[in-house]
Amino acid sequence: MPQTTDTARRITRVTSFDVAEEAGVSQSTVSRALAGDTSISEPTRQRVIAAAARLNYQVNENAARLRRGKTGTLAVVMICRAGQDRKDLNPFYFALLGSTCAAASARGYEVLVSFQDSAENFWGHYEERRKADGMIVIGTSENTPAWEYFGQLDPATNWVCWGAPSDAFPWVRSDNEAGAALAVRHMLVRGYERIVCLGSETSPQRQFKERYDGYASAMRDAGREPVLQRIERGLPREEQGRRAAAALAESGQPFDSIFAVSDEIALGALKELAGRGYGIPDQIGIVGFDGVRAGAWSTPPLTTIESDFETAGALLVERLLAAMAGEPETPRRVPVRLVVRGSTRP
Amino acid sequence: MPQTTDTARRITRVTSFDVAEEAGVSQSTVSRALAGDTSISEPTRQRVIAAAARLNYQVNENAARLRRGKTGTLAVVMICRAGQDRKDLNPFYFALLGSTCAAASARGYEVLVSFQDSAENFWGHYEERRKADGMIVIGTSENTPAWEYFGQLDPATNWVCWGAPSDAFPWVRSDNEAGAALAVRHMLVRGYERIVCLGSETSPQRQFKERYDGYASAMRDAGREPVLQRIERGLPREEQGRRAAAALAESGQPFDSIFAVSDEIALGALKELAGRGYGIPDQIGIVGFDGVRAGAWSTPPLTTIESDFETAGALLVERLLAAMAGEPETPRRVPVRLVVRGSTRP
DNA sequence: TTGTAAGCGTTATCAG
DNA sequence: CTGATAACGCTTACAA
Repeated sequence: MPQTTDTARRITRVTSFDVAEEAGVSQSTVSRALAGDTSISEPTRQRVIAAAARLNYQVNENAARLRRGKTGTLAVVMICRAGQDRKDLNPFYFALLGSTCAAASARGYEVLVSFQDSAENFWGHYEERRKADGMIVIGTSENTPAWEYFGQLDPATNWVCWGAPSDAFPWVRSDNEAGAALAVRHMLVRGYERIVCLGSETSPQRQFKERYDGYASAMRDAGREPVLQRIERGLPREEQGRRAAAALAESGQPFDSIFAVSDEIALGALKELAGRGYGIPDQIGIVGFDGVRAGAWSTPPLTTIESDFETAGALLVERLLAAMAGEPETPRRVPVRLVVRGSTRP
Repeated sequence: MPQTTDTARRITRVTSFDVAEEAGVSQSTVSRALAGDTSISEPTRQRVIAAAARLNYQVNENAARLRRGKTGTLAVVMICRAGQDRKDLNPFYFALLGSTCAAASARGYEVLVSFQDSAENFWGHYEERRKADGMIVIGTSENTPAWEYFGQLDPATNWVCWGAPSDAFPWVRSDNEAGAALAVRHMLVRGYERIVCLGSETSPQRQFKERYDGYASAMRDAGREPVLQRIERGLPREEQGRRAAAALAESGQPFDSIFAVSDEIALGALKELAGRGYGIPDQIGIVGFDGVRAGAWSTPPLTTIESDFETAGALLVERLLAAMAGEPETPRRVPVRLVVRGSTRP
């Protein structure tokens, strides 16, 4: 019996027609009963449900979707750095993916996930292909080609994104200004007097400007003048941090603490300053921004500002569904919190 | 013009019929030309492709799938601990999810992801609903109800899993024995003489037994007698590690190093022994297994055995596709590597 | 090489 | 409240 094996491995194919026969009703009644249509009498519904259970019937979603014209699915595109080891992906993105899936599922949607990193695999025609009703793009602003690609999609596309480099995108984003203010106040409370910001107000990265702005106004609120030590463009973040810290140390500018607009910059600065013999956190305090994984490994581990990824996922989904429904606005700012570790003194 | 806004936000609906008209051919020719059917003449194909491009045509996948009877999709179910914060999920699982998506996409499949944690949301009828052609379940063996649920699905279901507690599941797994041997040899090389295993040979966790077995035979190969310090059942892993270490210290059994069958157990032991004044790694060396995130945070950071998650994702997909094709066997063991950190001496 | 026509299994619109 | 009967948009025999 050679065929038997193959047959055994096939999932049975039961249609609504079979259920109709089993329950002694019409096919459309089956559809309505199972969909919870209120016009079906309770006895009939029960009969149908029982028949469906007996036959182990499950709706063929493809047929249903074809007919309905909706997929009940959201696409999530994870943008990676080209050629980057997946393991090095910021764990925040993974957590965000998880909470996005959870939020989608809470709203009755499935999630189709794809990882994209370069021109060969950029793809966002989920709606046109009727694979999904909308799209969420999660990625680092660094991957410029990716954002160019997604920026040029049909303007009618329903989508939201995390990590977009510019305001022209339908973004959801951390509350960067509040986070920066949190960092500044923390440093002030811990007794640091001269806080310098390592960053840029002209970076294409929207976030960086927002973080600097938050820093600057928190400083002014505290009656202090903001000081910006600019990072050089076109270098790896950690290197930017190193160099900016070196430049700061050599400038003669008095400082006793650093607020860096990203964790990687903070980590670079931390290494540079520790290498120059500064005691951290006693002599110099450092606070980063992002809650990147490596921050926990450093010596001392990095105090940082972290976004609430649970809320982030929920906001992404809410905003996308609102866009799909043609509703104009929902919140796009995700709350942040301070994670105190070892790079600021107790 | 109130309606206009809504219309503008709708993705255009172009069918193969429209393309056929535009190109002056029949609908089936369009389908064949776009699918790369060799029976279509090159000029015709070009005409069709041009017409499709002009109209911005994209295949409606639902219709295609309904007709074909296949979905071109794999489902990935991530099993979480019920009520556990997603952030605390072992980052290995996220990395595994990523590499699984990549491997699936390399084989031309989409990936439908869902996070499930308790009876209310366990669900595995992807094939019956024609939502996916097969399923990959990734999860911690701890979530017993989840494995019970998935174990009771239709035996014809095409699926593979990572983290299954028993051999009865279609598993793919780390090369636990090789990993344990790696750990033992590392400790021997670093000059530890009396290596005790913290674990169990009777745990429902298949992995634990395999790791113990690997430890035991590596010890015998080195002419040493294996010593097992059993963990107590039904406690949190870290607590198991603590207690086992305490019991070991008080037993009078001579030891200078510990191989724990999981990182969390190792971490518990590390804390317990450090608390009792043992110097780590000088007096006592400790090696864990899993590459768990917290291991990098501990003082000293934990030396451990890590699985190659890139290969893991690829193997999961390979094995699933083979099962779907009715082919019997593909490799199910994922290679491991030693990550030397600070809990073993240099 | 291309066209015709028959479904795939639903949901939704009409009647009754 | 329920039953016929059209679509939904594609792929694939079967003809030509």
